[in-house]
Amino acid sequence: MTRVVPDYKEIARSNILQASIKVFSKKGFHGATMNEIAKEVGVSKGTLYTYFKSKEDILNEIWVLSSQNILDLKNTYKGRDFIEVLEELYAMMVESTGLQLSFEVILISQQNEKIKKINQKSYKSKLESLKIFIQDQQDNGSVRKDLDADLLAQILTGLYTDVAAQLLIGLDNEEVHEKWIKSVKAILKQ
Amino acid sequence: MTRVVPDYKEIARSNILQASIKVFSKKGFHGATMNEIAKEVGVSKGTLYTYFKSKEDILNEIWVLSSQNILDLKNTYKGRDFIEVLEELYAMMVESTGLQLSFEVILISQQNEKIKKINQKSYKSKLESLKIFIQDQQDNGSVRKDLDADLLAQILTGLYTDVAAQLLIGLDNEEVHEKWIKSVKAILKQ
Amino acid sequence: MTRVVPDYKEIARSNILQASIKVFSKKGFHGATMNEIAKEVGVSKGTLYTYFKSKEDILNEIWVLSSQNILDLKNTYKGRDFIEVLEELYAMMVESTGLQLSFEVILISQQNEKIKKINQKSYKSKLESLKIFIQDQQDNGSVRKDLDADLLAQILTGLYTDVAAQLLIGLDNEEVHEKWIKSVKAILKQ
Amino acid sequence: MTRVVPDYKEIARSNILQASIKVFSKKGFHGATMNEIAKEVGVSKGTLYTYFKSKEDILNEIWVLSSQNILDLKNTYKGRDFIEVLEELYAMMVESTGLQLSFEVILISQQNEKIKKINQKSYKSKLESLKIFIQDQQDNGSVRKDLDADLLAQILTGLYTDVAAQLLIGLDNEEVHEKWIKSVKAILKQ
DNA sequence: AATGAATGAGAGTTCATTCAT
DNA sequence: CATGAATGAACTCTCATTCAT
Repeated sequence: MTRVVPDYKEIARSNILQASIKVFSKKGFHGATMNEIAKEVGVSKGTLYTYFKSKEDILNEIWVLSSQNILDLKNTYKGRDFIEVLEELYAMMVESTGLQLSFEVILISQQNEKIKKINQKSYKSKLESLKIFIQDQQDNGSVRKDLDADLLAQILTGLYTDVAAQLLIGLDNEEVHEKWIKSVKAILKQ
Repeated sequence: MTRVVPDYKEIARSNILQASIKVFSKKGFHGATMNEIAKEVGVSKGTLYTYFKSKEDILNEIWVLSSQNILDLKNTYKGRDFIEVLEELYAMMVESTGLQLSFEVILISQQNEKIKKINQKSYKSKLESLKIFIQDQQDNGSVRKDLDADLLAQILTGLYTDVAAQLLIGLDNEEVHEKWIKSVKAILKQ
Repeated sequence: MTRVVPDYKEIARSNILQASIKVFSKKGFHGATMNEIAKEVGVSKGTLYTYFKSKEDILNEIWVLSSQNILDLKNTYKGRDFIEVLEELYAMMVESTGLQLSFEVILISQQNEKIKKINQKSYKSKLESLKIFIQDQQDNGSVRKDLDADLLAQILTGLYTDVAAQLLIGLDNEEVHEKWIKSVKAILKQ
Repeated sequence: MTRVVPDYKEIARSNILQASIKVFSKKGFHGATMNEIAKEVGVSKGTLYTYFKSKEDILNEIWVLSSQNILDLKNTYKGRDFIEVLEELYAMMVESTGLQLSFEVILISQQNEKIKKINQKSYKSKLESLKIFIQDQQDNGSVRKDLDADLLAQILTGLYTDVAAQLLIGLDNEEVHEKWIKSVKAILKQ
């Protein structure tokens, strides 16, 4: 890490966060060690504590940032085909190295009030974003108007959560996807 | 542990498993210690290792047994109102002290092939059981026949998984239930 | 440590306490490490935590025990020559490996309420014990009755504390003793 | 630190020492961190090492300086009432934020030869200063001439040391002072 | 078979000190 | 000369597992 760069500190923090995401994703939060993270960053263990006050602090920060990056579906996917967008979201989830972490954080929220609040806020934000997108699609005529946008968002979210669970327990990717797309279409068709 | 009882070995194993379920449910697998389990059984730490070769081994066994106890919905709830049965399953999940554990085990399955296999098998069994129950209900005329039982089972399972997630992150019980029942009815009504 | 001995656990605790006193006395509380203590006992680090929940817990126990061993001067030294007894107490202090520890504990009491309470209680007990002994000596005619026993005890205690300080900063033993005895005699003679 | 001032090097050193005294007094030597000292000086941690080669070096210097500032009681308090002066010294000690540090340094002297020498020198200087003051008071007739100035100084020093100890272990300020003044008067009256 | 004391590897964390900038 | 990011050794403490009894 050269210190010539302006905003060096922000970059260093970011490097640590990136490395931590990587290690957390591979080993889980509890399985990961500060040693591994340090090694991943290419830095000594002590340095981590220059930027974060604890392992949990790193996780908190990761989660805060991730909660701020919730997609504004309506604007991001404006005018796109609905199913196509859902497929894209599906792909993003599958590729996400953080699938495991996102489940672990649900557990951690039992003992970490900050994480809990973030999880709640994120869950609601995602739901809301999806709902607004659906309403937009309904206005465009891409989605039937007799379906309640709220409930549709909720049901689709359920499918996403369950897909994540299925993938994590190692069910066959293709099968999972196939059943998911069938379910989605069944819900929308009716 | 008295040795008068025949098969006391099996009983001892069973006692340990029951106690472990209790402790795992309360503290999670990682949060639980062998000390706590031993205390819960009323036995020494060393004894646990007479019956199980490791903490993970205990979890494996618990999970094997739980996978063998998947409800045969069709026969258990024969002739009952469909929504009523779904409500009952919902209640069982909410009351389940093992909500946390069931999520934790998904994570553990990443590094434990045995658990992974069990999870896969259980997931499929539950889905199948639900599907068969739905088909039965369709034969009874309680559920519309134009809905695909397979997909319906998949969608409902998704809702259950997501409800579990919502409860774990601490969303309001009543709200979660209300949105769930609305979603279920919306799916079935169509 | 053989486990055949009855009261084995008490002996083990005692061994750890003895070793800790030794190490604390040599290195001070902060300077001492659990590693050293373990090595001194001839046991692994983890074992220390079987018997005490923390390093501070060990110190607390040492201090509790030491506070319970305050000499009942009146009965212990009944009928003995006053100066001779004071000399003996002086000798005990000098030989005490805990001289350094007793000073360190004064500092630790700033952040350890339990130690603070013990220190206060011990200080008062010692003073009281000395006072009662003095009164006894006055009844025997070994000490002038016109001296207030309370104040005499206080003054002598001050001399002891200061002697400890002088010895700790490395002043010459003989000189310190000589000045101390002169002071004591001056106080009593008058 | 501006370099315009001539001798700014000496000023810088002095600033660091002042800040260190403040921090050491509040947290003790071991409790204080270089970070805190640096912050107190308003300078970076690294700068401390430009002026002092270690944390201990700072303490050494502080102690050297303090040993050079021992009150010349005879001239400072010339002609004042003896008890009044003793009271003033008492007040200075009580108000001294360095009460804790002065005890801690006694312990540090066990492993720091330089500090040890300073402590010895300081102890003797204070004693000598007190003795000379007493002799002066005896010449003025304020203190009885049949009391040996040397021993009186020693006894009074003992009382001061013990008062410090009593205050550090948290005994009640008023009580400590009351018993101290009674002891002093008892010694002088005779 | 049952015990629980002992183990020991390894965890997160702290901080005086160093040194590239 | 000043900086403060980086270091790394050392710390206390945890706990699944072992094994002498």
